[in-house]
Amino acid sequence: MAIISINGEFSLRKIEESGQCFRWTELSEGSFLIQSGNRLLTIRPGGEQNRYEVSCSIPEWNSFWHHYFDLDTDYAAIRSMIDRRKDPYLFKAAEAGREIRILNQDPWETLISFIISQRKSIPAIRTCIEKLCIAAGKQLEESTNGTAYYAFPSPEALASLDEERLSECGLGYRTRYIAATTNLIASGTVSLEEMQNLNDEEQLSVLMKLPGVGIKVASCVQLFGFHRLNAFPKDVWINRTLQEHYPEGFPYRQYDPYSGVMQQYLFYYRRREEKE
DNA sequence: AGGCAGGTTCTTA
DNA sequence: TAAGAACCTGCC
Repeated sequence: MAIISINGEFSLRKIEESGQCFRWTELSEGSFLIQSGNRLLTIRPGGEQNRYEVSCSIPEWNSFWHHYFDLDTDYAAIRSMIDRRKDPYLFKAAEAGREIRILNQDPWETLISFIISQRKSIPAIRTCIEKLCIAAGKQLEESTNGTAYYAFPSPEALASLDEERLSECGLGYRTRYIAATTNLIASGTVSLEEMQNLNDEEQLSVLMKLPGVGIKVASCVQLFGFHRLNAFPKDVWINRTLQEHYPEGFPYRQYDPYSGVMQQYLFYYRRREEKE
């Protein structure tokens, strides 16, 4: 238990609603249970401005969660690349999403999660991942409330499940994608560590060689797992936005190397409009 | 109750 | 190279 302060733009809810993560749960107004890899955090508004109560120690916050939440990136500076008159739509979207940050998530967890995400609704994706964690993830320390929590399975742990067990997690036709990709990673045939060293273009093409990974999933892994802030995943929502507001094409050059951040603002804004 | 969902892959020209 | 169909299954 510790109190930490986060100065700058930061909204747990907006991050959660920006579609990057599938293992966040809102416990009560503004409080979240967040799972990443084999870690678990609860975070609550701490009364005073910019203060939060977190379930971890200060050293763990500093060594892991601070980076996870990407607190050292200056998003205001990134947003200042947007010209209000030239691109009023993006400007509005970015104002609406100004407290969004691109999380530093684990590439492996991100890869598997986004392979699962294809043609699935967000609740269904969450259910699937949850089942996968229960089936193959290490059980975490029993918490005080008696609920069991599980880590995201390591490549080896996932590789040890046969396809039938995988399928029972509700993966559907994605089962063979997950099995094949997992084997490539667990066997060391493909190395996510080595992908860290590739430039954006090379990294994208290596990712796309994995079974079940096309352009959209690969871009999500780049943006949300490898923190490549220029990666620009195009899902159905973004495609609609591009058609409606950028018939001449989105000015990627203008926002290089942060077009992925702009994509997040557009995504969040579009989803939000849809709800209202 | 039945269509549809944050795509990828395979098939066909 | 491009368009169209098929694909599992849980959710609303």
